Amino acid sequence: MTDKLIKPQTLKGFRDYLPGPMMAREQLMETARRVYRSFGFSPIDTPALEYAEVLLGKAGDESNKQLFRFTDQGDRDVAMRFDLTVPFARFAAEHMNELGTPFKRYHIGTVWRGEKPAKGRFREFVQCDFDTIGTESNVADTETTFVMHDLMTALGFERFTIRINNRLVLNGLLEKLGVTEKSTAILRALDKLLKIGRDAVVAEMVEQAQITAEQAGQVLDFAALKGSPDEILLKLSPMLQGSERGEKGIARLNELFASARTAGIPAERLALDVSIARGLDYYTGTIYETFLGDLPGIGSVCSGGRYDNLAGLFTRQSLPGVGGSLGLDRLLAAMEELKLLPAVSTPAPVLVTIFDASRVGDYLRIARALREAGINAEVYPEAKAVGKQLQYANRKGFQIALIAGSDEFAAGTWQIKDLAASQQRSVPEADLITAVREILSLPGA
RNA sequence: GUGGCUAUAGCUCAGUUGGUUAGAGCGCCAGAUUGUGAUUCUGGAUGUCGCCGGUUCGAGUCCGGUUAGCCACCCCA
Repeated sequence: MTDKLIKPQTLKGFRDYLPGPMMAREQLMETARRVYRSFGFSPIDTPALEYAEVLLGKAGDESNKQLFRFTDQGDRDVAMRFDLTVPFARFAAEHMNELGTPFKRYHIGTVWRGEKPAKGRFREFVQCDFDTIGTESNVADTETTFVMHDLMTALGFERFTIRINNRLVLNGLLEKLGVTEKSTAILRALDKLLKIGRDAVVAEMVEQAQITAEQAGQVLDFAALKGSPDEILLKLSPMLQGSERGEKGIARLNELFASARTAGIPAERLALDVSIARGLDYYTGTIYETFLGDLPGIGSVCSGGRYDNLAGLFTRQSLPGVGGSLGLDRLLAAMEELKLLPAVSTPAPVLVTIFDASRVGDYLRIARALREAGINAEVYPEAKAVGKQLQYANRKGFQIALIAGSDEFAAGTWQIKDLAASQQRSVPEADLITAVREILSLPGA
């Protein structure tokens, strides 16, 4: 009896999800699924655990990937996936003959990283990826923009900006400046422009990338261009003249924005921002970042880009592609901060109270009838005081409570109580489903 | 990984130069005509003061360690 209790606790960086947040999470995932499917992306899944060499790549550079890595019972060197992209590269190389190209897939899954946890950064979190591989067509880049846009509106956001750039444009400029081989360090510094300011970025470029202050200044002048996409592209054009890459980048951006306009994507939600570079080395073309109008500080909630060769580590076949990833947990954190999460912790809108213990079958029967009509319903399991049962309904966020005692059973009616409106009326059982639908504003009322 | 801050009731926090039975608000539980929540009134319980050790007659308070969280930096699929 006096055994020492085990302290209930989760590992650092790992979290529990209570019903309220979890229902919001599931809804986000469901929305993402729906939007991805509407564009023809197919679902796939891959194992959480892979051979370590698959995830590590050729370099075997474990240090900055922070893998959870161990030896399994069969003495294999294994690791948990730290993103969905590398497993997808392995997957694509392994199954390309069965899939054919172009191939569009979405993948919603948990990933693990042994990084130090911080705000919006955990050791276990969910990513919602979508990619189109096997085509270099700019149509795929444009549609990637549409996916991000439709995803955000489907999630209930009106005020957001998808910032778009193209690495070819940046690389074209670096090429003209003759500093191509230092691009990684330069872009990394450029990415911090908003955060640390122009002077600090120049300093970092000079120090880290070893270019002249003049060259750094030119990169920043370039990145500081403001205006509509058309205006910026017009100014960029002469600066990149003669650079094959740069001109191609401009052409692709031009086409992307023109198509978006034709297809009816609101112009105010798209921006050409030459300063975004993203930290990822493998992006080679279009780059996307999505910021919330009401909470830009939390960072990009939906990002992505084009890459030349997804699966170079696993196959000699070249697999170009473009895709993106919804940062589910970061978005959830943003919604929490913006108070967009409802305080509901039940997936059922209707609670059937038990008033007369001898009529349990009738309460269970009516709940079943509701479910058959597509309305989620829960039966309170005990014949406690009605006040207690209503208190439970109120606390969990039920919208409707059904009550019936001897009077109602004699008359063949139910008391239907609209908790939020604080209104109650008696309806014949035959009209109950309709009355419930009415309160819930469902069709068929 | 580096630096800083924090840890007291379910939650947000107070707690004097170290001193008796550790407090508030919210929430929770019970009751206020036994068929009605959220509002009102009354009453009640909150707890190994994160954990381990040290100093002291005496530690929520001081010191060391440890675990967890927050902030900044680093890094970034």
